Amino acid sequence: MPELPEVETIRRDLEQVLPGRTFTDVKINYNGSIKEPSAYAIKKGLPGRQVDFIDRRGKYLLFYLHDSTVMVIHLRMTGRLLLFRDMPALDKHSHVIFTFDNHACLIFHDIRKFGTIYWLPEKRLDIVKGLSALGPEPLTEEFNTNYLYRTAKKRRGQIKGMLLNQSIVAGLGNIYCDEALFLAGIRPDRNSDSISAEECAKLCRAIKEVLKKAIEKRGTTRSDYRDALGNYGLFQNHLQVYGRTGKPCLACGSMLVRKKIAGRSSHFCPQCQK
DNA sequence: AGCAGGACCTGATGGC
DNA sequence: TGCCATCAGGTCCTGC
Repeated sequence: MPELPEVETIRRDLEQVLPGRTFTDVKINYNGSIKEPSAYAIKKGLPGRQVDFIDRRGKYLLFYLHDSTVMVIHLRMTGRLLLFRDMPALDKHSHVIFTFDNHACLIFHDIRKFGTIYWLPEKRLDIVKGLSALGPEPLTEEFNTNYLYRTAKKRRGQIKGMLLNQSIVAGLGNIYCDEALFLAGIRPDRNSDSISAEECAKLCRAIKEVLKKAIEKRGTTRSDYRDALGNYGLFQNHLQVYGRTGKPCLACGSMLVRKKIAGRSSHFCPQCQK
């Protein structure tokens, strides 16, 4: 569920509150959320350590601690990180509860239990395979038309599959892929090597534009996503194609369609997207 | 190398 | 009301 804009929104919320705070307690109700080291090791080891700052890479959140260790959290489909001033009422999906020295609570809440938590020395972040394999951040200069074009030419699969591949560009998921491809006028099932340099320039601009606007709107809430204060995002009100199957295209009025592409349900305008 | 498909989980929704 | 199938924003593993 959370893609780059949602994870970035949560990061900014946490950054307001957690730097300088020290963990006092960790309660783990579902051990499966903890990947490395063990639930026991986190419970024993984290209390007493201080948060320096919170970073993001792709859809990963990185809590840099003062002792050069890092807690890494990936929310996958339904994960939430919720901040409270005091211990709140917990439900059955509240899998990990972190308490801080000012009594603030951070709850890792995850209905589908796909989310993952690691705590590692900064030097051992390579253990987190997805994280160390991430491609460039889409909102940096490193991600540009040239890079996109060169990469697209080298591959034979569909453009949508390429954009969802986190080792090619970090942080895009199903919603923002569909939105960016619509803005760029490219069908999601086009073979990536058929896309011209000019179209790549459009696509590169579209990706940056849609992500920036979605961050401004604090992400997209369709069902599960909440920011760290429990609030909805607002970008669902600005979606052009995602979840609008059968409705008129906002640009040309044709009926939008949905088709399974690269294993994911994909939304597009058969008229505007070539 | 790179792709498709299944697995990991729970809940919501729609048809009968 | 119950049962079943289908769908869901992500990633990892296996096998081709």
